[in-house]
Amino acid sequence: MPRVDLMLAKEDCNQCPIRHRAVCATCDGPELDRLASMKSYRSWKAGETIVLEGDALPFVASIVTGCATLTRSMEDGRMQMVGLLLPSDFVGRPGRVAAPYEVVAVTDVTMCMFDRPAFEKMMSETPHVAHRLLEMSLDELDAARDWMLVLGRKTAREKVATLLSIVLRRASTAARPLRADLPLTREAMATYLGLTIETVSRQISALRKDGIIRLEGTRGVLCDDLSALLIEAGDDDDGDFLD
Amino acid sequence: MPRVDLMLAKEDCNQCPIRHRAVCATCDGPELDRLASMKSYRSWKAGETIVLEGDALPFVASIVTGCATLTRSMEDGRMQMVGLLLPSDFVGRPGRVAAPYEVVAVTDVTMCMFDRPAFEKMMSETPHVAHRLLEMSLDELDAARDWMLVLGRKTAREKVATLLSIVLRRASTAARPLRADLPLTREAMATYLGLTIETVSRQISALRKDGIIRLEGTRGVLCDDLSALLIEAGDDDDGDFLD
DNA sequence: GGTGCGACTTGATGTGTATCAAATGTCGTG
DNA sequence: CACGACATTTGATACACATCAAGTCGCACC
Repeated sequence: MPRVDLMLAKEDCNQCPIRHRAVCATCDGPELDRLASMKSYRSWKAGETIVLEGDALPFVASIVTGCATLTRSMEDGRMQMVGLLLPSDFVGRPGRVAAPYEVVAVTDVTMCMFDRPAFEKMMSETPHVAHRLLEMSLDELDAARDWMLVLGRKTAREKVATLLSIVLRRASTAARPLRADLPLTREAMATYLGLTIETVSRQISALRKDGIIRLEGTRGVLCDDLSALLIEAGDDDDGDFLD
Repeated sequence: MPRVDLMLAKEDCNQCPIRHRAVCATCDGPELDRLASMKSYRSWKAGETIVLEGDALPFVASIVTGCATLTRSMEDGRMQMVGLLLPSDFVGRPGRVAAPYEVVAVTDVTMCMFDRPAFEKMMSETPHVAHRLLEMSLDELDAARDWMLVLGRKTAREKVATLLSIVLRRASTAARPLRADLPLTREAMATYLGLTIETVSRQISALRKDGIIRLEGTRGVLCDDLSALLIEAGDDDDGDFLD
């Protein structure tokens, strides 16, 4: 679900008020100037609820810093995480008000908020912004569909390995072994993977015992051989980059 | 996943070459005329594969008639349906070539195909088309996220009841009892729900024995009390419409 | 009306994950 | 450093769904 390309795009674009290169990669400035007045920033602490499920979503916003989750839940308390919001991701939508999911800050989060009607007007007048938003939501759609395969068909071990491989890939530098700090608690991981906390914990322990990963404290993960992890994840190991 | 609002929008729009009101609801014609030459129609028989997973997707198209499925699969043969294409839905995307899923015709299918570069040019020049496509993909995204809750957290009985309620709602007229013909085989249902054929069959039988639904042959489903079915599905029964 | 084949149903059994219940680890705070 | 609260791990058991294996039904075709 989290995607490397968007993570890499979080630097500011100084040429337009949206301030995210992911959105305004082709922006040439003046046409958007009038938007500056409608933009405002707002922050939440880690753990705070940003939007309740079913509440109005009276804004359009993009994440500037931090990480938030989208979660849908059933009346009896069962919950399923349905998305991760990372810097440069958008939340809220033109023309719709009720949120079909709860938005919660995982880390401290800052968002850039736009007035809805003004945002819609801008979209209709600046095609490249609408076009970029379309691309971004199609990426999200593909990611959601990938995740449906994980939820519907993978075993617990494969699910956990998949999540770890995503985190490790995103955090990857040239350095070996790969190392990452899990941004999610075991509970959040379970909510994401359609499992229970206990099963997530057991599978992480099993992967450690089998020498696929190593742990550093409770959050740090190390991996010497990503392709071995990818095999556990049930993915092709003809990955995007060579070791 | 299938959505009523799009199903209702399959009539032709005679004012523009896209020919689907879902896409061109606000279209006023002349600006799009030049597109007529790039448009062509193509048909597939029920059961035929339209696009192989990983193959190039050298077109942008919208469904005119029929029903197709999007399926992702793993090397060992496990499969997960990740989307349904119904009339007025779009497939293919600007800027991307490889399909991350297999597209298969469930019934006979006719699509309206567009040349990719020309389609992209039109999008950048006619904001309302891009805007409508954005809305459609955000709807798809919400539907995909709903389905993640089904796949990750619902029991087999709830999954089957959810699918049946969707089909019955879509087919619903004023008439009672509600009646629908399942467009999918048990195998396709299993692929959609993240279950096996046998489990789907057992749950349908159980719902019948419990008086929630009745069957007509192997494909017809009747339901006297939709709210009872919705309870089995684990959904709120404060539905969108009153009985 | 019989025949054959695929779709579907039903049964018996096994396994993976949830559930319930401690024990252990970790980190902030006094 | 000790304490408490909470996150995590580990263990024992239960149960839902998968798997394997026969049936049965429905329908096209001869």
